[in-house]
Amino acid sequence: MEPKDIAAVLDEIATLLELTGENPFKIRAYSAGARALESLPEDLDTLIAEGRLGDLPGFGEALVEKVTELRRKGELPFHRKLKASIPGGLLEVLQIPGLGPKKVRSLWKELGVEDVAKLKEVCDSGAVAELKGFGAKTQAKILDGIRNRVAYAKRHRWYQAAEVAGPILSGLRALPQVEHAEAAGSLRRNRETVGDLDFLVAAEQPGPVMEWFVTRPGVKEVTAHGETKSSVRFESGLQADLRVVPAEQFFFALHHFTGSKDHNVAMRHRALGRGLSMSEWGFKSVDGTAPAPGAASEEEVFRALGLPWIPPELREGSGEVEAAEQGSLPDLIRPEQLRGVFHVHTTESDGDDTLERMAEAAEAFGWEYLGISDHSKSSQQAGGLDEARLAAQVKAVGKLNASGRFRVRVLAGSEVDILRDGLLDFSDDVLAGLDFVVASVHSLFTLDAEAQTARIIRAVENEHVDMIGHLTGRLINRREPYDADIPRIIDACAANDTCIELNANPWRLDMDWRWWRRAAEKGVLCAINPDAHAAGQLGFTDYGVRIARKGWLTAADVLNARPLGEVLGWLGR
DNA sequence: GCCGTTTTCGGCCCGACTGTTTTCAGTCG
Repeated sequence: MEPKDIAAVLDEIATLLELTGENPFKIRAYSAGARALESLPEDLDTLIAEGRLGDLPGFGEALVEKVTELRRKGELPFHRKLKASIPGGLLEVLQIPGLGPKKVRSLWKELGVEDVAKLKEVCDSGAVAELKGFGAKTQAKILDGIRNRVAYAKRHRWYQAAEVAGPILSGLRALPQVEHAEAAGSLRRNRETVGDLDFLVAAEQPGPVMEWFVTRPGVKEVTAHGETKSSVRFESGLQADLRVVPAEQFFFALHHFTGSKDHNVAMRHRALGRGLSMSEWGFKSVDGTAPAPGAASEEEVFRALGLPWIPPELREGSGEVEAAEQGSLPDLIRPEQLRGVFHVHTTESDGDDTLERMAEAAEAFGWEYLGISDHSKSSQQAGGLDEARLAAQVKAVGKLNASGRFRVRVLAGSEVDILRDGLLDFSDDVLAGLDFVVASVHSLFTLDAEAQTARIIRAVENEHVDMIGHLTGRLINRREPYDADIPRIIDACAANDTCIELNANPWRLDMDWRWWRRAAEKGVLCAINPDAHAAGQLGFTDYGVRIARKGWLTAADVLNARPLGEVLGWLGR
């Protein structure tokens, strides 16, 4: 079983244990183990073979044993028995807002609720309102949650959430009562999806700010409206929370609500080691002796714990606090460090804009180079080019460069299809005549992992292939990645000096940020490519940079942060 | 289930809000 699947099993164990009323800290241990497995610093088999899995923080005897068994046998009796003891439908019941493990357990044991259908039935009959700890309001809220559960369960892609958050944030900042305002949470951490928005405001008088917030256009429902905290639900199902705090607490609260949970746990642990208890309110001396420092910036929150400021996108509880302590935080790539891009389409295949228009737009970014890579002939649905049309395009690119119309150097390439067996859609002779080659999978998404991996690795090994496009084929919230062994592909890229694309299209953000640290450590270069199908999409690179930062990448790890001369040298390697 | 310059047992991050209560449990982040 692959690490991500093992993580899913641990997560499911955690959820099931919640329903059994198990010790919350035991549950957290399973969840933490799952998070750690999602971004392992090393190969799992190596860690197991060398007996070092237990060296990872949070992995004790029990987790080492269970993870090892899942890796070797793909199954765990403990998990199977646990699962058999609890109705599967309860996991969905648990997703309904307002229902946690205790309430679900009570519904199950007292009223025999085993799935959402039965839950609706007992709500309709009025039996839930009679239950101890429940009431008429809770029952109505559950019915509402059942009605809307599809919309509520959805996580929103980062840029959708950012579009909603932008106007609210600038509106908050414009209010006379507001001293500071920020959006925290997974939006600030640049997660690829956002569950809900977290706004944080410093103001002495929360009242008017709250009132402004709950009356925003598009607010469908106000789900909480307290003195210092309000929650609203938008038409799209997106939820937003606003918290108002006094100015002196703002940066503690900002840190707290930026999270992640795991990061906060690590920070609090560190604080306790210094005699300080840490919360969104600030530091408190544990025994009343140590002075409790304040903070006039987020930097000062970290400084009080002897740490440099940790960029929000690194705060996932995956070793960033340790790296900060050792002074080894990466100098994360910034958007202005990109000097060009590679993966761009034109009207020749499925793009909306001509070669000239794309060059003009790239020039406006101040880029030194623009790599054109239209589809190859097998991608008929995208109007892929055959050899003759490709040759004509190469010629047109040469002519455009020679014309001196643009300072940006246009590179003639191809996004060549990886065929079933790992051969490419163009012969080596044709590929040799291009400035660069992106090889991508556009077909046969359902091959088994072995075949898919072998197919991609064969493309990696082709000496003319410079980079692999959208490595896993995922479309966020729409299509799962295809089944492939990413670590093996990363190793193959390292061995063959092949670059991996970070496809910056906001639907893709592929390869996933969880793999980049590992790739960079193996010396694999990243190309942050917009996969633009129109001039207006070249700016997708900003989304790509966000994900690259999340993957701990520096400018040195990114091919298109290099100047033209170096890039040409690398392409000619 | 994890962890240990107080500890191999007894802790484990902490506070706001809601609803159902009459002082608090559960949920959420």
